[in-house]
Amino acid sequence: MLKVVRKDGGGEVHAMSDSMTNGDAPPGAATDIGSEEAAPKVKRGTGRRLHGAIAHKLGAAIVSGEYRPGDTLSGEVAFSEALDVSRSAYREAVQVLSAKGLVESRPKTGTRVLPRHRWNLLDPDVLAWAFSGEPDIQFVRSLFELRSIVEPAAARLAAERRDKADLKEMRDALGAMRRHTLATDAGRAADRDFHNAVLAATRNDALVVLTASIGAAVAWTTQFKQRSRALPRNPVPDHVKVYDAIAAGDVEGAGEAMRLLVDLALEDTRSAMKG
Amino acid sequence: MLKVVRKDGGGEVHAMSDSMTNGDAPPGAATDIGSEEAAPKVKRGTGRRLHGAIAHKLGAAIVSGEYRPGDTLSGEVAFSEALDVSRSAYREAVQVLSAKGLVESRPKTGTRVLPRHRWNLLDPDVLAWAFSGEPDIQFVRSLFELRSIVEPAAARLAAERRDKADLKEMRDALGAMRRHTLATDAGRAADRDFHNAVLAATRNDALVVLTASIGAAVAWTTQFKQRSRALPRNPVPDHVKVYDAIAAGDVEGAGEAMRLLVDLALEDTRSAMKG
DNA sequence: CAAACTAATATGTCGGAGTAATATAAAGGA
DNA sequence: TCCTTTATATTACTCCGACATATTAGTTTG
Repeated sequence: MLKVVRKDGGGEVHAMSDSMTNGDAPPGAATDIGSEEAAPKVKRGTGRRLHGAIAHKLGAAIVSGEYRPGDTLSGEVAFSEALDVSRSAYREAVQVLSAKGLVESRPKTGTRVLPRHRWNLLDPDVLAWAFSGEPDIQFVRSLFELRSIVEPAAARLAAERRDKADLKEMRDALGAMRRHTLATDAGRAADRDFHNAVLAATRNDALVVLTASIGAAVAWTTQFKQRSRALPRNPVPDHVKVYDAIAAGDVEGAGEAMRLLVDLALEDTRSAMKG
Repeated sequence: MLKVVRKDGGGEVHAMSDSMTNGDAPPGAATDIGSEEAAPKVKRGTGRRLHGAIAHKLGAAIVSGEYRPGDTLSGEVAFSEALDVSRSAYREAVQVLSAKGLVESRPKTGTRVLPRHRWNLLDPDVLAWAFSGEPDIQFVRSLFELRSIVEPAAARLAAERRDKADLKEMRDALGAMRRHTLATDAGRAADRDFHNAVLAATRNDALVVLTASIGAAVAWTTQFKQRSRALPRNPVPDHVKVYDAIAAGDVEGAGEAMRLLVDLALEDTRSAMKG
């Protein structure tokens, strides 16, 4: 982890290893003789690239509030040396964060964390970073609220525009949900497939992308929910009601059924988070 | 632009020079007889960085369909040389595109354009790129449809949760809209301010971010609309109705008034696009 | 006191060298 | 014949060191 030091006004985030708490020691200084540096090596999974790992690390630190808006990261050279990576890799990571609106880099000024309203909170990666730690309850509430707005409307559109192929997709997903439960990966995948099928039936790309992002985030909370206790309620009947209404072309019924489904999911997650 | 050559199966995009449409060719190198590389120098505005300009160029080419999903860009060295920039700048640009889900880079395979459903269509930059050329009518329709779903719901929430400060913001924006018209930049800014004030009153960050993206895109279409002809209708009264309902705490009325507002805007844009 | 100029500093850009990963082709075994 | 394993070539990935550029802060000058 990286120590945070804030100056008056615009703070500055100094990148240094936790072990060296003295504030002025240059990271590369030969203070320790053996290669004893507890170098905060940025490890990456097999598939992930180095700059991706750095972006994940920094992004998670930013969305979790460890680096606060207005803070400026210490210079490229210092930070990259502290992370024990090349300047190129660090820069590419910063470009990613900049692309997602988390930071802004300018000459002389340095790289500073942007205010929260500039963040692309609906970006899948940003959501993943937000949920990699302890997600902000208020933000989770916002997400569910948005979902409760969008998904019923999507169900209404789907009831208008679905064709036979769409209905088959939903039936297949429903069958998979019945076979596996929500406690398994396959079951959760089937749940996502069902919702994706509904979205696809709306013929609205913007809706598809948006709900894909939200759905991914909600999946995290669902998994979180499962961690705490077994799900007491069988979710399949509620899904079937949605399917029936969409298949029948019942616009109002589809919207209402989906609204019920989302509300119940919210209720489950809310109670699980309190416990 | 860069010429596109597709092989059988997975196509490949070769980066090669052609006559740039923007007249920024250096006078000295204008007529290069021998080496006829009319180097497609990527020029950037004052504030924009080089890799940002490259990202804009490539991103616009991708979302406009010039590079199609499945195509693989020619290698880093070839492409960066064709663009007459360093590999670092090119790579950082690709990282940006990768962060937005437009491309994916893997060793041996190269960087290839991802299928459309992987794109972050709600990313502000991606939207800007999409609207920098001729926007897809179908996608614009999707965007308006999403807006017609989200904004009325936002108005309902705002009617529940607004406080005096929110109402003051809306009144100020309304006043600015009255003073300037929608034909001026200031007027359009006031329009955005009003909608942003409504969004802020919902106390929902996800809603704010989402509608900020959509609003920016819609602003482009509004400008496009203005280009074709003068707006025949005065938009202020409709906005006032929304404000009155929100101020009165009339949830249903606010949603209905906003729905009317969005529908009218859609109607205007639709007729303007046909003409 | 204000405007213009100078200097310091951090990001931006560059080109090259070497490493790691992976798809394709080749070789081997069932 | 088909599948598995190995080898190889191509490509992105990472690192490095240098220079260019932009922006701020301080200094000088009117």
